[in-house]
Amino acid sequence: MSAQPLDSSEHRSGALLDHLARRMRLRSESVLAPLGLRPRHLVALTVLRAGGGTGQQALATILEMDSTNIVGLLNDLEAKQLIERRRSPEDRRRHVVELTEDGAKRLSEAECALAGAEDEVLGALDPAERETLYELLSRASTGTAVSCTEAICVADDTC
Amino acid sequence: MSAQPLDSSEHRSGALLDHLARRMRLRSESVLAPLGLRPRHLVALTVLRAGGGTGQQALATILEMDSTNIVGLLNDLEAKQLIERRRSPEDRRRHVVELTEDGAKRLSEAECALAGAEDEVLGALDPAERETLYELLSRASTGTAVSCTEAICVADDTC
DNA sequence: TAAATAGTTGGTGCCTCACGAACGATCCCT
DNA sequence: AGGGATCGTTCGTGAGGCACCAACTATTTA
Repeated sequence: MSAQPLDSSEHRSGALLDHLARRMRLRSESVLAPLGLRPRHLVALTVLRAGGGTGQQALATILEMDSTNIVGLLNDLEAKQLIERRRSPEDRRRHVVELTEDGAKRLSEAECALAGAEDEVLGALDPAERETLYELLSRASTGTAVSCTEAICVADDTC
Repeated sequence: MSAQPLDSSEHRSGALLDHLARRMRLRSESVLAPLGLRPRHLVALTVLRAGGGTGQQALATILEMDSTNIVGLLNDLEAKQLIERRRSPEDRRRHVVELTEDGAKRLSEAECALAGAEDEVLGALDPAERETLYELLSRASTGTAVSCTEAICVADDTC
């Protein structure tokens, strides 16, 4: 076990994160439906935009999803031509996944469409605070994804 | 409609929220299992601590869950004596739900136990940033009014 | 008295997702 | 060249979350 510091403020964000994510997701579903997307598609696209050019295995690690379910997810996105699977020239077993132009555009559209949903859920925060929140979430999301262990970056990825 | 400037920076937190919540939840499940809790129990307890004394209908609205599913959730928590259902004296149809002492204690324990999980997920943020994140999430979650000034703030000796 | 409301119970069905098994293609090592 | 490991793919299975419907009790309100 780790040492127990007498931290007076036991402020765990987990439950709040869960709560807000749920509220956001419920609204996102209806907003994204006309765009042919689901919340989890948006998560994948966002991750891909942040650190594109990853193999599907790495993507499974980042999203912490089973790799077999990644396939279906990417099939959806590829069918809509929002992502591309290209075989890696270095290792032809690998599929390098990247956003297409359409994908980036659709992601942007989705983000615009989600403005209303975010207004509802994050209504208590002013724009500056929302930007701070975004920045923190973004750093937390990409930081852990890129820097965690050395095992992920087997090859010379964009790490 | 809205006067949102269409900058190149359409910073929507929804997907990031979803992503991080998932990663946190995956870790929370195994951590909370020994305590007999599940992530969604923790969400309910957290909400109850923030604004206790609500009816179940109100709780369903806050958590945005179907009220029939709220019943089962509260049954779990009441069976463990972490919450109490009392009939409201004003309207005897209503069940006023509140944390018990055991509930507050268990919640604190859970939050302590989640330190490791949070370290993994929010590893890219330093303590000050995590506190900022918590504060933003907390404000967003409880709406605008954080009348926490008079709240009990039990978390001092339990850790 | 009649209608509306809060909670409870039971049941149904859909969707997500983790997990296992099998397969082709490819790399890597000896 | 051969054998084992790895990446991606497909299929199936099962557990669990959750929305929804229907019926019922207790209580408030018009």
